[in-house]
Amino acid sequence: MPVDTSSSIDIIRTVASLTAKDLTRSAGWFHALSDETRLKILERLSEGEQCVCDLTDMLDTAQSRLSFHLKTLKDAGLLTDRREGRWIYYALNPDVIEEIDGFVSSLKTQSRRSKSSKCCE
Amino acid sequence: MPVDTSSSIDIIRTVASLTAKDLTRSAGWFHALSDETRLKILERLSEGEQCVCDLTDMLDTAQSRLSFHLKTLKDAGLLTDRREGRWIYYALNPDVIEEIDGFVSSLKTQSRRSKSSKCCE
DNA sequence: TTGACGCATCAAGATTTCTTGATTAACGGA
DNA sequence: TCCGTTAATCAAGAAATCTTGATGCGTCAA
Repeated sequence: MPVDTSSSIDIIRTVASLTAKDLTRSAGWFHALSDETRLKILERLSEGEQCVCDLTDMLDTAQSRLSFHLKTLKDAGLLTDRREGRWIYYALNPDVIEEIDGFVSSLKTQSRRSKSSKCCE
Repeated sequence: MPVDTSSSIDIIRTVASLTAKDLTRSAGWFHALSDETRLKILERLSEGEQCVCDLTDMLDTAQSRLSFHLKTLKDAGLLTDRREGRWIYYALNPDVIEEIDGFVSSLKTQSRRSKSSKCCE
């Protein structure tokens, strides 16, 4: 029963086999995660979907600034959004977060395994 | 036998309990990971410790540029280095990579769990 | 239809990060 | 000690990112 059982998570099997496209996408994830305000947003959203208005209150930040960071996270694939009436709700995108986790885990596994051979000889 | 069994990995239990210091450190990790050249370096190092000279060859990059990125990774805690004669060897720091993995996993777990309550009502 | 609200987008300036080439420091061999 | 090698550091300019305030657009209620 030869079916394609691959999922997006399997695309990156090990950090040692990254394509140029993988690299760009991965760097994009980490760039999105590299800002304290954005980490605070994720922290909030890890408790569940939130509308922008509540995030504005919680993070005590200018509206355009929050919007900028939400866009950054969304463009990197980490968030999804939906409109409901005049509110827009943002939520974590579990699939991409799982991919990121796969990437880091792969690094971890390999770094634990490798007990290097000498170079420069 | 009341010993302190905590390790650096346990400091961040969930993304929902990040201190200001955690935030800064975590953002630093991700900033270090947010550059394609640096991901390539990690890719190489995941195969084991390497000296700078070999990385220069493999990545085909200016020496000062490589040195800059190695410093960035090292300052974020992702790499360790040691001198041996006139060569300097860099290697992944498994402990910090494990911490990063813990961070992302925590995010993952929570995003899977949360099926949000409504807000803005 | 008008006005208020919620949020995205834009433009401009400030700040940070990156690249490049030159210099410097540490080390080992002749 | 002198020289070549290896790699860090510095200074300056280029590029990317972030912040702020203003403006625009969609939605809802009156």
